[in-house]
Amino acid sequence: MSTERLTPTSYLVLGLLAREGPSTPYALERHVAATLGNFWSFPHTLLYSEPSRLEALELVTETRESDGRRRRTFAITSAGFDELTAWLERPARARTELRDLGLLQLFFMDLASEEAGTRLAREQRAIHQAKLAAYEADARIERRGGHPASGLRTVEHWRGATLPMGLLYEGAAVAFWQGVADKVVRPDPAIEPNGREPG
Amino acid sequence: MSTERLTPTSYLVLGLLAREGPSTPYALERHVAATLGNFWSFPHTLLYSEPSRLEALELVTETRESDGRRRRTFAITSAGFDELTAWLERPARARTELRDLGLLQLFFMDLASEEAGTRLAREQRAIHQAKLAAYEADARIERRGGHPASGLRTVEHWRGATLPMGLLYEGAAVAFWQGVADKVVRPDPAIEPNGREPG
DNA sequence: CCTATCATGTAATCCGTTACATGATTAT
DNA sequence: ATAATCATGTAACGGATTACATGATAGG
Repeated sequence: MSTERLTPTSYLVLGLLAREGPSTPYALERHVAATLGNFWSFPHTLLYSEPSRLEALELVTETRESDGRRRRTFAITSAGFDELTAWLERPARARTELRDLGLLQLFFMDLASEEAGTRLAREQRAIHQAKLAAYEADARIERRGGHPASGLRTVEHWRGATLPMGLLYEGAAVAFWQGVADKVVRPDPAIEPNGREPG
Repeated sequence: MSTERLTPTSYLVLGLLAREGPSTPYALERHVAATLGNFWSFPHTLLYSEPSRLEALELVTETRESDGRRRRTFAITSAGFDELTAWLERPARARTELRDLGLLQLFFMDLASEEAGTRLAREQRAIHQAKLAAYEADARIERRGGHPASGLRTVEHWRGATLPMGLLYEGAAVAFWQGVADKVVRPDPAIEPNGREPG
């Protein structure tokens, strides 16, 4: 009778527990930070509270150390696995939520100064360029078979499933903000040699 | 003394009131649905509750009809305008939140059947193709000077500020899911020329 | 040793979502 | 007239964020 509404976070936890085996919230956090967390933030407290909810629904079990740290370890139940696979068999139809503070600001930039637009465009371009570079580094590492001391299989999944989308998105974002910068910054179409940046 | 934390929704409301003048929540809703709502959902109730919060902070004022419908109309105050422009002058540094149920499912697709992967890829490709087509239609309408009976200036801003990003994103998404489909679906490389979607 | 950082957790708050409901307007 | 849709609003619930706090480990 676990016909309660499950959230994306629920499925994230179920999926990780199913694939990686019994885990502590901290392990979940590390895994998420290296993969999906790149573009979908899951604050660490969520990885503590969500498993508790799932336990109430008997989709996961909890065991806890009795000594000092009292670590909690969660494991998926067969009911949880069923719920997860049922969800995976039913393809999502929801549209993408693309929440970007920069875009929101840009949408209202006609209300602000010209310099504000310039600053925004440059800042955003830099942010997305950095992210793109990080993704490309991930992709390179993966192509070499992965660094033994690091993510291993984790990164494989990341790459196979979602890293390419990250690359595509950040590439598009860089192009977009470059375009904005080009239009906002009228003078000097040649990139100024004395490019200085505010902190 | 309105040093309370404002949310993105707060700035959305402030910005619309600043640019469009005094508005009812319904007017805000319509405006949002035609523009930012394309990739950032703001449920209509938010456009009722958020202005109320802002009124408590004296960033907007409320006037209300006394007759049958008792419509509420909100207007930005000068304090509100100051808050808005101050925000716009401080460029956002937050990273993009790209929340996509489809990507989440894909991330765990190794736990499901092959057909599930196929279904997901096709479904997502169709969704993004449809959105891309809609954006392209918007862009065409804009290029012709806009339809007099429709969005007018609104659409101009949409196009100038954020429609290009929508086009870029959806283009990337279509390419991505096409790639997923190509890898997941082995047999029958011939695909129907026009991907359509069910109502 | 001391301090910084990592690791681990709880609790309160509040925004956003969902559910519900009814007054107007248009179409048939 | 009646149904359907548009327009407008309130209230409750709960997940997500923020704030807080302390136990371990490593570095100097």
